[in-house]
Amino acid sequence: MAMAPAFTDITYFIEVAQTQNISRAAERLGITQPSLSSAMKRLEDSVGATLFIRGRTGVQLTKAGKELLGKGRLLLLSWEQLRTDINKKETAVSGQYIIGCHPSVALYSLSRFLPNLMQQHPELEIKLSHDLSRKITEEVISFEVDFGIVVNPVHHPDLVVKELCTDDVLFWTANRPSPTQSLDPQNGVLICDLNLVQVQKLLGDLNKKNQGFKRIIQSGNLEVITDLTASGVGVGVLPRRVATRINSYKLRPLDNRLPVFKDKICLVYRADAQKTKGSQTIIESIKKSFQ
Amino acid sequence: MAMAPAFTDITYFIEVAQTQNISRAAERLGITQPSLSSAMKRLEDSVGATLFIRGRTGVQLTKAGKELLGKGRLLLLSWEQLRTDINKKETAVSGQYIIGCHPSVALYSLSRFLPNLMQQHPELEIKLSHDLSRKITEEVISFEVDFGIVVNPVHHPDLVVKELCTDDVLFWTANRPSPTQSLDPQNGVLICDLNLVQVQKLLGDLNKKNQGFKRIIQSGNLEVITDLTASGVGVGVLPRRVATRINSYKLRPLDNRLPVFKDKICLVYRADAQKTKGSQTIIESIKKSFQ
DNA sequence: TATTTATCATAGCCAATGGCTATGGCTCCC
DNA sequence: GGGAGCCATAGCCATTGGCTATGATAAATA
Repeated sequence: MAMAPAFTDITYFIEVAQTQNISRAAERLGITQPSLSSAMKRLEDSVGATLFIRGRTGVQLTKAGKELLGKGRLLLLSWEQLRTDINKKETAVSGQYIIGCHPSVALYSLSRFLPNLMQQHPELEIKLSHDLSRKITEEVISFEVDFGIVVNPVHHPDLVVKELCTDDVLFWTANRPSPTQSLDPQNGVLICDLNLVQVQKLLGDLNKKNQGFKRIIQSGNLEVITDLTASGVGVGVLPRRVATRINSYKLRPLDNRLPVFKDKICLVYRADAQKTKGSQTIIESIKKSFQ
Repeated sequence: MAMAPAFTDITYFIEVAQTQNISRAAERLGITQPSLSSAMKRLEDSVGATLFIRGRTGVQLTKAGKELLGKGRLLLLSWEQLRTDINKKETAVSGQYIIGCHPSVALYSLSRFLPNLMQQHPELEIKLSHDLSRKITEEVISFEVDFGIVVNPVHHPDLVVKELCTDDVLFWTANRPSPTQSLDPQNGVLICDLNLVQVQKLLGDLNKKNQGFKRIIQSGNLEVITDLTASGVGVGVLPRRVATRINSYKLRPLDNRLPVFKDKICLVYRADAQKTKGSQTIIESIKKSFQ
């Protein structure tokens, strides 16, 4: 009644079914006739039906046996298939990988390597996940995301961090300020994403010097902030790579003496989780694109 | 590298994958944590890939692990399916059965039970095989045919023989003989199937008494013989049930003093091969139809 | 900082078992 | 009646899947 046979017993069975003779099947399988005999009894128990009719001239399959012969072959076949599939995944560059990064980082990083990567490895499937760098890093640590392209990642024992490039977060203004705009912190408008630690740090520095802005427009989208800044609404807090990405916006740094936050854009991933050929290919591709 | 894992290991794996924790999975499986730990290492060997990333907080599936989780579930499912399928075949009245019988026997026997049987058991599939009774009996013995409805079967140790009814093989002639027909053996025409042992016996008897027919029309088809006899070509050798099956033919026994061969129409099958519910149902159905 | 807690891995032991040899029982065929 | 072929049974042994106890390590806690 044991409901769990071994794969071996099924392969044994198939050989017996084909030769219709336990003794000869045993020879071909390289085991002895009594072993095979008991193995078949074992299998009959676990399947719950008589599989053979034992006769003087060998064995004949019952209907149950015929059923098992056909489907058992399929079963073994799908096991072999599964096994090779898995091993292929290990060595071939294929499968689905999730890359996480802040949307604004995405805008100046993904296009550097994704086109090439996707073209050179048609089996590769990439999924993107956009969020704050902090969140992305957490998701990498918790296996939810394979790779992160993140800013100033926290360190973590399991995390591999590769610095890709640097950036500065600073205050920007339109080249031609509108007449109504005041660059004076006391009266001017600041446009920024308060969720960014970089912004929090800069504003903290400013406040220490009593230079805090009174009015703040909050936006979670750096592209929106860039656009508003270019339109002359106020002073924007932006990474250089974001502020200067679109030339037609003509932004310029507000004041050299104002504080600047140094960003490190890094590739992060779990070393233990990314050992496949596909992972290595992706890592190399990203690193290369920033050299 | 052993390429043959046990089903148990896969069920273990699935539990571990679901709980993402070897210790808790071990509890649920009713084995100890070290056992499960080594079982998983075993499985990793046999599949040839790392399945988990072991961490302090439990285990996480690798991509290979995720693959195995999905397909492994299917694998176990198809095993269970196979198992229940086989057991259903044992107890339910379904599956394919082959019935063999001489075509002429078929004409007055099959219609007695087949319509009912097929209607009452929609899962039942019947295949017919027509040949000489002798051949059919051999095929039953060699497992090629499940049941035989045969005439005067030879005995065989493995064979179960159930007598269904009797019949006589004798000489027939048309009610109104044609002017040209001679009933005299010396000049008349005999129509028969020389392959039938019954016919051979009758002719042997006749020859002993010097009453042998000179001219013989041989046909392997008793319906043809019946038809020709009715048309007045000559004397036919036919079983009573065949000769009288179609009333409009108006055949009559030629002469009471001529020899008669007693036939036994029997159901034969291998007891060892026909233990399923379906077999029993078929046997009962056939026996009942002849009571 | 030291301790407790939670995790998986390792080591060593034991019983269950899959395999082997030898033998028995049963036909069929000389 | 004496092989010759089958499969089944019995008894033995090495392998192994499972158990207990312990180690190692990192995180949470005091």
